[in-house]
Amino acid sequence: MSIAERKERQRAERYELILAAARELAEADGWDAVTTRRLAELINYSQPVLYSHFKGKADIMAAVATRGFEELATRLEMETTNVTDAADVLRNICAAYLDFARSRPVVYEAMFVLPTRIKFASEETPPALRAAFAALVAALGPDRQEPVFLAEVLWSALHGMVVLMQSERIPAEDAEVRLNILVQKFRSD
Amino acid sequence: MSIAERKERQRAERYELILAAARELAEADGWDAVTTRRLAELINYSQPVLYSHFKGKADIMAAVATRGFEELATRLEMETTNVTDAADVLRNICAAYLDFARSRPVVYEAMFVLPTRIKFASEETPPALRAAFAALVAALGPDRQEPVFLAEVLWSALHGMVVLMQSERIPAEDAEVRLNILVQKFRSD
DNA sequence: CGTAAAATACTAGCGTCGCTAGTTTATCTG
DNA sequence: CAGATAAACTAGCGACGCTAGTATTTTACG
Repeated sequence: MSIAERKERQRAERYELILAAARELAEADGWDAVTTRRLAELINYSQPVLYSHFKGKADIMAAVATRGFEELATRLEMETTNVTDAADVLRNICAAYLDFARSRPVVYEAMFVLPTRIKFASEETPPALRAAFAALVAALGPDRQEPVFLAEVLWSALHGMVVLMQSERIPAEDAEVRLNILVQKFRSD
Repeated sequence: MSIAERKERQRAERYELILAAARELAEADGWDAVTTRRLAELINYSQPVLYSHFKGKADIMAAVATRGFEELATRLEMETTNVTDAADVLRNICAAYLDFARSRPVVYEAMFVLPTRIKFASEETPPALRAAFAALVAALGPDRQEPVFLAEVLWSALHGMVVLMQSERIPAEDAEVRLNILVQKFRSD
C-alpha cells in the first residue's frame, strides 16, 4: 500500500502548506485578511479543498493555535530545565512568555484572544497547553498555597500586559519596567 | 430657530436609539450579530441612515465604548470617594472593576478588547478613561514609586482575569479567590 | 488493457456582510 | 404655489464563509 502512503503524505504536506500560508498571511496583514479565497490562491488550489482538511476558517486558526501551544511549552520548559540561576526562574519564565507573544503576535492572538473551540482547563485541553501552564506553576516555586490559582493570577497579569500592549492601550516600550514590578510582586521571598 | 432645535433634538434621539439598539443586540447575541442591516431594522429606518450619524460600524462601537468609559469611571470613583473603610479601597476598586466587566461584558469588549480607534495613554484619550485610570492609581495608595507603571500592571492583571474568564480560558467561578490573591500581592503594607 | 467505480478537485452559486451611488420623497424658502 | 434644499429611500458593489453539483482524475477489477 505504498501508493496510499504517498497520497497520505501529500495530503499531510498540503495540510502544512495551508497552515503555513495562514500564519504568513496573518503575520503580514492580520487574521481578518486570512480569507479562504486568499488562502486557496496562495496554495494554488481551489477554495473548497480547504474544507477537505478543515471544518472551516475557525478550524484552521485552531490548528495554528495548537502549534503555538507546542512552541510556547517548549520555550517555557527550556527556562525551567536549563536552570543556570535557579533564583530567577520566575523572571525568566515571565520574560519568555512576553517574548513569545512579541515574536508571534498573531499566533498568540489565535491561542489566547480570538474565540476558539479549544477547551481550556478541562479533560480535552491539549497536552502542550497543560505543559505550558505547568511550567508557570513550577516557576512560582514549591511550597505555595493554592499554586494553581496563583499561577492563574500571574498568567492573567502576563496576558493582560500582552494584549494591552498589542492593542496599543499601554505603551509597549515600558514592558521591561512592568515585568520587573510583576516579578517583584510574585516573588516568594 | 425652534424648528431647527427640534430637528437637532430628534437627531440626538435617534443617535441614542442606535446606540441602545447596538448595545442590546450585542448583549443578546454578541458583536458579530450587530450588523448594520439588523440595526436599521431595529430602529425602523433604512440602513444608510446609520451612516449619517456614524462613519461605520466601528464608529458605533466606539461610541458604545465611550459611554462605557463614563460608567466605569463613575463606578470606580464611587469606591474612592465613599471611603467607608479606607484600608480596603484597593480591594473595592478591583472588585468594582471586575463587577463592571461581568455586568457589561460586551461593552467591556468594545472598550478594551476589540480593535478600536480610541487613543489610549495620549493627549486624545477620553476624559472618562483618564479618570478611571486615575482611580486605579489612587487606589494603590500614596507614596508609591512609579505609580503609573504599578497601576498598569494591576490593570493588566485585572484585564487578563476578565478576558480569560469571558473567553472561558480560566473558570469564572474562582474569581473571588483570584481577586484575594491579587489584592494581597499589591497591598502596600 | 479497457471499463466501471470511487475519490478528488473544480465551477458556480447562496446568503450575508459593510458600505455607497443615485434617486425619490419630504421640507423649507421666496 | 414653484423651486431649492435636505433627508430618506432603493438598489447594488465587491467580498466574505461555506456548499451543492459537476467534471476530472485515479483506482480496482475483469
